Amino acid sequence: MLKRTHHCAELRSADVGQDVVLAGWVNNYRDHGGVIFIDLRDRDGITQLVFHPESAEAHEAADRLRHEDVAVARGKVVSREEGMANPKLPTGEIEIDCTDVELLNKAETPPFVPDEAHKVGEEQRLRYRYIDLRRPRMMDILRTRHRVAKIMRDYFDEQGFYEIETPFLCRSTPEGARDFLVPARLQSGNFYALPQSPQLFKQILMVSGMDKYVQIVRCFRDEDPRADRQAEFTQLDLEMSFVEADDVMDTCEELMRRIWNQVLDVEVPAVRRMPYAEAMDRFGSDRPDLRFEMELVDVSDIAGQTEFKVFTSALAEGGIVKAIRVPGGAKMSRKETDGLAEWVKQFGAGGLPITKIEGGKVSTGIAKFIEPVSDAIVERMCAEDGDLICFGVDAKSTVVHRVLGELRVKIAQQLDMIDEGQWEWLWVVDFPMVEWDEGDRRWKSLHHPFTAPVDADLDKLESDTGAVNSKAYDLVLNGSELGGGSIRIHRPDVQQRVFRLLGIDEQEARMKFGFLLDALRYGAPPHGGIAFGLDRIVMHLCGTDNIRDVMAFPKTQNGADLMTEAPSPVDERQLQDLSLRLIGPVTES
RNA sequence: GGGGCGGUAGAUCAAUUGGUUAGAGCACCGGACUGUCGAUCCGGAGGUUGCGGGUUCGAUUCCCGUCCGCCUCGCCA
Repeated sequence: MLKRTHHCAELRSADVGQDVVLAGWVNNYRDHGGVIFIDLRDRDGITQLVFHPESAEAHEAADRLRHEDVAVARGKVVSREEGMANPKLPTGEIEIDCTDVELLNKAETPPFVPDEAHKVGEEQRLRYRYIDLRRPRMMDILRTRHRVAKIMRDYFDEQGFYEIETPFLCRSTPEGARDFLVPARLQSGNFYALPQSPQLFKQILMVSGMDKYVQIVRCFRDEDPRADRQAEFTQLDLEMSFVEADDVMDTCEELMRRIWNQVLDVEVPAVRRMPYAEAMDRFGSDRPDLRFEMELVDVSDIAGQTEFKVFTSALAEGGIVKAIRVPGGAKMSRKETDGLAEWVKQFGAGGLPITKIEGGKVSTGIAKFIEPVSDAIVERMCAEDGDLICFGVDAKSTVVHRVLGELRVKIAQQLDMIDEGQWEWLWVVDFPMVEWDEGDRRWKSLHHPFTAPVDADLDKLESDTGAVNSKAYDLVLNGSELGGGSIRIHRPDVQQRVFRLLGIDEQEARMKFGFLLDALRYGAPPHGGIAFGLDRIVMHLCGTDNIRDVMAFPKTQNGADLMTEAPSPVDERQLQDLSLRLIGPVTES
């Protein structure tokens, strides 16, 4: 086999005259009867090969090349004549005048041609992932992903972090997402759980005195996937000793600065901070997208002066009325606003009262009900002619926030109000430690049960649980949560109190987290950390909203790998080894 | 578990209120062509309309069930 000398994105005018050998896949072929052109593609790019009839043997071989054949060719780098350069290719100034070509592997006709010109459905892409990954776009994404991981490792190495691996076969813990279980053959009837995150291990590492830990690690959560969520995903996980929240945030901010600078040549300014309560109040979200306005404005007092039943009955039940002003939104049609009204129902809204502003007054929609307070509304909302006002009304403020929070994003997208080149970073801080779960009738951690309450709130832990804030922080970029973390509890007594108020009694805490409570008793340094979704970071850098695009081998919404056809039934023998018997129907595939 | 959209040639899509032999550009095969680069021109082959059932003289089209993919609610400490 000819030994390759260069890759397919390497050669330029300066290399003219060199004898070279290139190897790769046939991206395209153009047979002109006499001269034949082959676009040879490898991981890095494309170079045009030329075959002239004078090199009879090579010409004849080239004549048989088709899409995705694997070949290696020898030739001389020649300059393309005036007007024949291809400005679309970095290598477009030159071509290889080939004297030899060797077909290394004939390809069957591929199910699809891996270039951007041919559209392919995602199902086919996943089934033939090896071909899909050949597309320059996918190569670029995986290259970016590699670079991000490299920048992370270099950065944390400089900062004195150790990369330490933690187990995949773990103890199942209560709280949190559903665990993926792995039957333990050596202890029949018992199970390991795949880690939802290495949370406990990294805290243990701090107790061990490792000081600073980092890991790029796979995590598993057995919940239904979404466009930006997979059951199996990757975190940048880190933990630091003897630090406070600011230290962790500063460390991570600098990392993001470096990544955005090196990958996109974008400067990340000092990241502002916003308390959770303010984020919810102004944006109806704990991860507000600050690229556009449309803030939530409380109009409960004005709404209370109307006779509009929707408003008054919600207020009578202790609810609130908030509104957002959509600049220029009056141009939306009845059909469009009706569509939004239908859309918000999924978030618990009864409907979506709206009105438009015309001649300085409310007009259309619910105008006839709120006519008497028109001036107050216009003033409070700073509304102008041509605006649309959308109201969020409910007996529960959480519903109002959710509805308007989702709505402002939806409208911003629909009305094209988002500048795609803009990056709005934000630390959300001062989270409540817990929130009340009405369904389960108990307190649940907003973050996780190891998050430290702020010192000033320690006394309120039992007496005013809902008012306790935690030392937690989330990094938000353009309305998406990149990661979150906290300062941890490092005192066993505090940890025990938190477990207790989460409804994890002494015995259960002992059983499930005994090792952590023990570890905290044997000299635990104050510590804290954070975890980022690596996949989400790469999604932002590559400009995709599909997490499957940034994973080499993702799974479908059904949890299937269409290429390997996992999951699959297993032999009866395997089940026997594990002391398992199936009691449910087996899914056919 | 719920809601929505989709499944037709290798791939991407089309097919009138149910009506003749299910079409198109791309890919594939054959031919022509010595400067293309999404080459061009001529010709050809290629279909269990996801699967099962039903209504009908007749179903890609209507109904029921089921499988698969996507979006989403629930879920995601």
